[in-house]
Amino acid sequence: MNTEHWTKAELRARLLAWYDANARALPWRVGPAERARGVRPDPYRVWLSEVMLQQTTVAVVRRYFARFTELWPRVEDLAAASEAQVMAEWAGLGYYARARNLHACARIVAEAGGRFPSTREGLEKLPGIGPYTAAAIAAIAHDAPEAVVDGNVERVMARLHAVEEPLPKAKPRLAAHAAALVSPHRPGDFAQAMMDLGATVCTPRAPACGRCPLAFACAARASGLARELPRRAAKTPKPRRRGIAYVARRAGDGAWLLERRPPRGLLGGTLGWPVSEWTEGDAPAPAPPLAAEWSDAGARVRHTFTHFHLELEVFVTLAAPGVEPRRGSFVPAEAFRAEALPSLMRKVHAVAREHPAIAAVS
DNA sequence: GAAACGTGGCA
DNA sequence: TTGCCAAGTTT
Repeated sequence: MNTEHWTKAELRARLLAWYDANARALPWRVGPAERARGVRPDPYRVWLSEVMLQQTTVAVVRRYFARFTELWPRVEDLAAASEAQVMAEWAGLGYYARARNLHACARIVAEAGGRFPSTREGLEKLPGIGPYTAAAIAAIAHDAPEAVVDGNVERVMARLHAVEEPLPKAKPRLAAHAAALVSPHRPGDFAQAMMDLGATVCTPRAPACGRCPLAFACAARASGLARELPRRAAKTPKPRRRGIAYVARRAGDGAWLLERRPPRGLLGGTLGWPVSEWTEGDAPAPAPPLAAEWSDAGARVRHTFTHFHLELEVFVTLAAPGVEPRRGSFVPAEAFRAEALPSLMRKVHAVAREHPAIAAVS
């Protein structure tokens, strides 16, 4: 039973008209005017932006997208890079499995002639491409009539239909609502319109219903629930862990002792300072990567991951020129870039570099 | 289905 | 300062 006094076609038309006038200009996007003239976006750029945008804000992605496309304009260029290069450029973006999968995916696509699959099913087989990203690439790059359901769309659907069931249980229902709305004529623009609406109007905390092209049809708006939806299951509190980071420089040439982390798990595959285990109750056991006189740098590094808080003590030492580290390897001062480290490790560096034991080394 | 997996901005 | 949240995927 449909008691609404509006049709889906009307809703689609309102949303697309709003998009035509309000689409955000994004470096990876072909805007509605150009799209109407037949211009298609480059699937490589759509894929790259979509992977970067997974759980990540547009403002941050802009910088990384510019750098990646400058270094690697085509998928073959990215495929030809080393994984270490890709990890270094991804440093700071987070969720590093994305970078490993990105590189693996680039090699598969390059090997297959440099063409991305054009269907959702084909795309979803590639590493790092799940249901959302596959649908997004198919819709945006190929105008396939796929429902593109991300956090924005879930929020818009929850409000439009006043779905009070909390996430994540409500996901299938919200996806069904979204699927029922997909535009058969402009699927790519429709997908991007829905996401732009969620990002700029139907925002999480303070929805601007006064500017919303769908307000006329919004059930949450009608019942004053817009700000409350979507509801979410209660989150479990984050435990607090402690650890020790070790920053060693070599006397003479000023090389830094760094270690490549294991390929899977937290910060997997990234470059960083040798660290102790991170413990919840007891103090972490010391685990210096080389035998030396270590000094406490004083300031602690605090960092919050998705599922725990971390507080790191920072120890520094000036190592003798001939010393052999137990773990990691020395990186020449000229080759060292703090920007190639994940954020946690950048914070450790910022603390360590102030310590007189290593600050003056050149 | 639940848990792991980063980071920065904002209230 | 602390908690919430942002264009999800993998195991």
